[in-house]
Amino acid sequence: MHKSNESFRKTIESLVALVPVGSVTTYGDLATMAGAPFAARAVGGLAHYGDINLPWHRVVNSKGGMARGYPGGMESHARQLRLDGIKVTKYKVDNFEELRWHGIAR
DNA sequence: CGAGTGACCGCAA
DNA sequence: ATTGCGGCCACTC
Repeated sequence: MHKSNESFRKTIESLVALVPVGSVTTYGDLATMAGAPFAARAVGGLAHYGDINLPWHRVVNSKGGMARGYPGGMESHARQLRLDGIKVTKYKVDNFEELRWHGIAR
């Protein structure tokens, strides 16, 4: 059988790469999708140490807010989201629940 | 291998 | 709204 040989890292990075433009996801959701509902922090770790080429700006916290240690600060994070066509007010994604990505085939 | 780090999460005061 | 604390996880050094 196929065991989930793919490391969390790869799984998470794959998911992040799939988040559609205009949508967002959260660290917790990614962790859950990857099968580790309590690994939100680990996802944050990957955001920091992982592949910088991935669209990490589409990953926000559980409240739809900007990430704390985003390079350049929350302003930078918000700017990136706006470039995706996402509206951000007070460092929070507008219509967060609407734009929230539910993964592939939910 | 052990300790430290972190872009989290939820709850309590 | 803000601050503090514990918890859980993977990664780096």
